[in-house]
Amino acid sequence: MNSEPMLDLEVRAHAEHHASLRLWLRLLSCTTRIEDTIRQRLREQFGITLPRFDLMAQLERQPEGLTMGELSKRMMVTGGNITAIVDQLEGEALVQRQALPGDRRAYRVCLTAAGRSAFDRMARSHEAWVVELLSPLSERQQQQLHQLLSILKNGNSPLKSQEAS
Amino acid sequence: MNSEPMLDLEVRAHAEHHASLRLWLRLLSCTTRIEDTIRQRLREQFGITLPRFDLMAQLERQPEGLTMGELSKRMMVTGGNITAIVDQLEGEALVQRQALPGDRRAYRVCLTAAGRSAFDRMARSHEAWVVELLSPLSERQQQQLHQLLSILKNGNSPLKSQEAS
DNA sequence: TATTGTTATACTCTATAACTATA
DNA sequence: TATAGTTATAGAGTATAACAATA
Repeated sequence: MNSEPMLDLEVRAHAEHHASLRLWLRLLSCTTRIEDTIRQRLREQFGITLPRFDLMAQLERQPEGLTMGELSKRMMVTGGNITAIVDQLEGEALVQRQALPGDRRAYRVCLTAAGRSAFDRMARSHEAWVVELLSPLSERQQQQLHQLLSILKNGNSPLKSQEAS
Repeated sequence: MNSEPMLDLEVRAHAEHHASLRLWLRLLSCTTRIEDTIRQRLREQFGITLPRFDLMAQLERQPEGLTMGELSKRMMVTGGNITAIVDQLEGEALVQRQALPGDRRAYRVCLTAAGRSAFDRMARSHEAWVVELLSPLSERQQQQLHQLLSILKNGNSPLKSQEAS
């Protein structure tokens, strides 16, 4: 730290701000580029949108199914949107609504057998695309990136806790 | 590398794929969370959307203005959308269309004085938000993140070149 | 003919709010 | 009353394609 040149505080703050801003723009452009590629390939190769794929992914992780309200929370969108997406997927026989014993207002949404099989195929491609799109980074660099993002997400580092222990 | 356990190649590939997938999901969630926050604050505090802010940012970097076609390329959306955004911003007197001498089909879109002043205010807030939202990372960690993203973006590392030299 | 920009249209995702049925 | 889900509606962003004016 002593090796840093002494800068006027305001100038230095300004320079740091610009560095954060450049970092953010790069983070955004990298992420958007990958996301757009995935979105486009999902549409071209499977005729599905990212939100629909994500909803199926939620269901795949919960074989017992999820209620509309749970889906709404997990996908972080309001209920009306979930209704629309589930309607579409149900129209294609990829998911189904099942009565929920004990509460006739709600029901469980599950993948159908066809939905599970379709999702498996899509998920394999999706995973391969992600591997491909992240391949400029070595395994070690991916670990580093993951760790930095953990810090960004949680506001502190798992390593810090380890260091403190 | 020799310290790694010998794993069946397929199992290992699978594990790596899962690591890349988890990394991607984390990258996506971190970026989306920050972007959503910025989008929401821009709307609440300045009544502007991110695409409109971005278009103004493009113009701010080019005081001589940009044609619709140039804006379309830089914002990576098709021309009709640029027309709509410019129409809205022009309606609020934040940008203006100026005749382009020598080609009566095209024109230069510029920030107005009011647009420049409004953008300056918004950009200051925007930068402060970015600094705030990235603040869980130390300056050094931000540098590391930036470097990893450079590798991801360009497909190779400036450091690799240094290492190779 | 090719290019610049506009218009018309359609689709997806999103949110809000009023509504129905059930708890 | 409160909750689960639906419906209706509106607004933003996006793309495509036909179009007008100009090069």
